This record gives sequence, structure tokens and C-alpha cells, in this order.
Amino acid sequence: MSSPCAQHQHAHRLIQQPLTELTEKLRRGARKVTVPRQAILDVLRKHASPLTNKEIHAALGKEDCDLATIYRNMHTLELLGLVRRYDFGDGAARFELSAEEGSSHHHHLVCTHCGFIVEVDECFPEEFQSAIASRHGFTQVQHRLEFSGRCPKCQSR
Amino acid sequence: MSSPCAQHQHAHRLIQQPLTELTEKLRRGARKVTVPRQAILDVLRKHASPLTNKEIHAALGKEDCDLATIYRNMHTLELLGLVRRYDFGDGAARFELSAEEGSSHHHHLVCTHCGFIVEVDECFPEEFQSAIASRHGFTQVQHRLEFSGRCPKCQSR
DNA sequence: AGTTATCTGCAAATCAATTGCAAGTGTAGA
DNA sequence: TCTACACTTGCAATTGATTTGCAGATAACT
Repeated sequence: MSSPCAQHQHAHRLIQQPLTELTEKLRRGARKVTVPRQAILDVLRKHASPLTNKEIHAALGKEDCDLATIYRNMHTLELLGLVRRYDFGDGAARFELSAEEGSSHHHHLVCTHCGFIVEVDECFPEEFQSAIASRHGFTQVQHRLEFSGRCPKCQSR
Repeated sequence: MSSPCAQHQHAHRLIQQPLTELTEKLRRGARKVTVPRQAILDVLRKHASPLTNKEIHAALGKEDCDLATIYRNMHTLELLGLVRRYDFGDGAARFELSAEEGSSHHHHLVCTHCGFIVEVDECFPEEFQSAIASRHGFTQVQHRLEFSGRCPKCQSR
């Protein structure tokens, strides 16, 4: 249709919300920029560790947004690449803003006793992964890698 | 079944089941060698890929053992080190006989489309893991690592 | 402002996993 | 071989996370 000026990114920022590329991605995916979605992303921006749906719900104030809406939106946001899903094996999915939204690709080290979470930059070697993929004829291979152990504070017990 | 008689001393004991060290471990852990437990381990011996509780239940024949019993026993067997628990992120835990029971430590590559599972021998480098542990002061650090991708047969769709 | 496809809240439904309880069963010891 | 008792099991109910149906809002485009 019209000729969008892609280079003119710093034109005029939105007034209410700092919606850098969130808006773009949502609209590109034929999704609406709704109050709950902005609120969820705001909560994630303010937290360093990945949050569960319930934690996001609590952080929002229970009345601001239904829990089912959060569940639905986390799927949507994950699909659009705005958030990344993690599973620490404790029965509840956790979410973080994805790389393009501030954090870079990383894994986690979780204390099995108190739940304390540290980000870990080490990653499974890319060349190993390629070797695995080609050996078995798989494509689009990804990995999930999480570490667990006992944090310094919990070692006395 | 031509096996070198490794444990001839208990010959009169084991009539029905080839309970090599399973029995030992169970008894050492003050657990009983029950019909459901033997049946569960037998099912796992016959399958190459890790199974869910429900799959084990189905393989046993629904009437032979209650599903709750399987859930309880998988905990017990995991605790005693007879089976290893895996989580492929699809909402149901899966189990495999643990290393001492035939398989050695390994990870999995799962097809996101059809669920086909391949064993992967590559592992996260031990020296990296040690470095991570000491950097953050964690002890007893373990990792969970699973790969996913599209298997050869599913690439045409 | 009007239209419409997308959302949202609410409640009910799923699904995996856990638990209480009474009856059943291995095991060690007599 | 028999007995006692701790460990197990089946069954039903429960928990906790996640999903879904539906009717009433709402964002986005004209």
C-alpha cells in the first residue's frame, strides 16, 4: 500500500506506553494492542527472572486482568516472538521477554531448595547441535537447557 | 536366553522374573518387590523410548494396575535410582530405565510434529557446568537438556 | 461513527498428578 | 510354616495448572 519509512524509527514515540516494536509485531500478526497485553509486557519488563502466569496475574493486581486472559496472551505473545517460555520442571510455565525485547538468549540455574534463579550465559555448543541434527536428519533443531542445584544460602540445610 | 550364571546363589528365589539388581535396590530401600513394580519395570525394559505414566498404564492392561499406583511407583523407582524422569515439555513426565538398568546417561531429540524420539549421546560439557556452579556458588548442579526439531519423515509437511 | 474480527471476563471443563482411607500383600522373625 | 506389621494398592475425591465455550467489550479500519 503506502511506502512505510522504516528508517524513521525515532519519529514520534507513543505517549502512554513505550511500545517500541511490540506494537509492530502485534499488528503485523493481526493482533490488537490491548490493555492486558501492554500490562503483561510491562510486568515482564520490570522483572529480571521469568514469571509464571500466576505471578504475572498477581503483579497486575487480580482485578486488572483475568487469569485466563493471561494464559491466552502468553500463547499469543510467545507465538509472535515477544516472550520466551521456560519450564523449570516445577509444574508451571515461566515467561521472559524474548531477546529482541531486551534479554539475549540464555539459560537458567535454579536453586532446588528456595527457587532462586540465576541467568547463565553458557550455551550448548552450536557445532554439537548441528552434528546431532545432521546425524539424525532433523532440521530446525532447538534445545532446552536448564540447570539446577543448591544455592549458596541453601547449602547449610 | 543363554546368559552366564552371574548370580547362582539366589537361584531358587527368582522363578518368574529376571530381577537382577532391581530386587536388591528395592529391598535395600526397604521397599517391597510387588507385582505392579515388576510389571512396570518389565514394560520399561521392552521399550526403547521413555514412556508416560498413561502409556505404561496402557501397556500393562488397564485392569492390571491402577494409574495412581503407577504414579506413586514412578516416584519410588526414581528415588531408588531405578528409573530416570524426563520432561519433553508436552505436559506429561516420561520415564526410562536408568543407567544401571541398561541405558547410560543421555538426552533426547524429539520431533515436534510426530513425537518421534531419538537418543542423543552428546552432553553439556562437564567443565562448563563446573564453571557455572563455582561462579555462582551452587553445589550439586545438574542439568536438563532436550532437543527438538523436525524429523526426516515430517519435513515434507 | 459504523462494522467486524479480535479480545476479555466468567464459569465450567480438562488433564496430569496427588492424596485419604480401608483393604490387601510382601517380608522378617517366631 | 505361621504371624504381625509396615509397606502397597485400588478407588474416589482433590489439587493445581491450563484450556475452552460463550456472550458482552474493544481495537482498528473505513
